Amino acid sequence: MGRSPCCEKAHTNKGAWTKEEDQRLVAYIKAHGEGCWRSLPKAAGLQRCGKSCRLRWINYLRPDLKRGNFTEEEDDLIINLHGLLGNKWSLIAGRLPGRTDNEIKNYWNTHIKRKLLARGIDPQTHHPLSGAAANAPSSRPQDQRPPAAARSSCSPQTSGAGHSSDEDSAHLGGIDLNLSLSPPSQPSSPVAAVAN
DNA sequence: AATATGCGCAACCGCTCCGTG
DNA sequence: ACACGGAGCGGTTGCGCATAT
Repeated sequence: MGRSPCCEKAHTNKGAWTKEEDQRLVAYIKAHGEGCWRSLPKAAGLQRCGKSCRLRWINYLRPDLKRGNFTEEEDDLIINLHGLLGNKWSLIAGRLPGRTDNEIKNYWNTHIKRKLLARGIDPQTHHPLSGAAANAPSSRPQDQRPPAAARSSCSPQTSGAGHSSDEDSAHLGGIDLNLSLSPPSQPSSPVAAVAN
């Protein structure tokens, strides 16, 4: 739509972040908090796009991140939530404290997809694979998009709370998922809530 | 020991949504 | 009511590391 770029690409670094850049970003956010990402790079003295700073902070530098392997509980929770919400990684991440949408997305694509396929379950529909297609991964994942509800319902307060429909407190086989959202950083421990 | 292949993670890109003037 | 700008999200890609040959 002819929108102006989010940043001056000619003057921004790309690729892997250096330690110094990380330190600058962390120091700035500690001092000023998460504010306007667009102006943050300049204010923090970083040659980076605001989007890039936000991503780096959320996915890597945030102090409350839980790094390391996913537990079986988390596995199951992700599978259940994906069955309910589709590829709404941010919503799923909201139920897993310390995990980021990017991390979950990667984990899904590299581990869980395979796991489900091995069990004969279609990772997109969560239905048993049938007949000839049983061993064939779906060729076009995008073709099987989550229900439209998932897409639109996340909009009112996508990154906050705001599912007023059945998603709000969905039940999966007796599991109360209570899908009202809280910031990923909040240690509300939904895993335990769900797993129990 | 060297090379090829596969896997996983981090980051980028483009699109959509929401708020504001 | 409309247009614009900012923020967030999901999909995709690239790079580095580990393992197999």
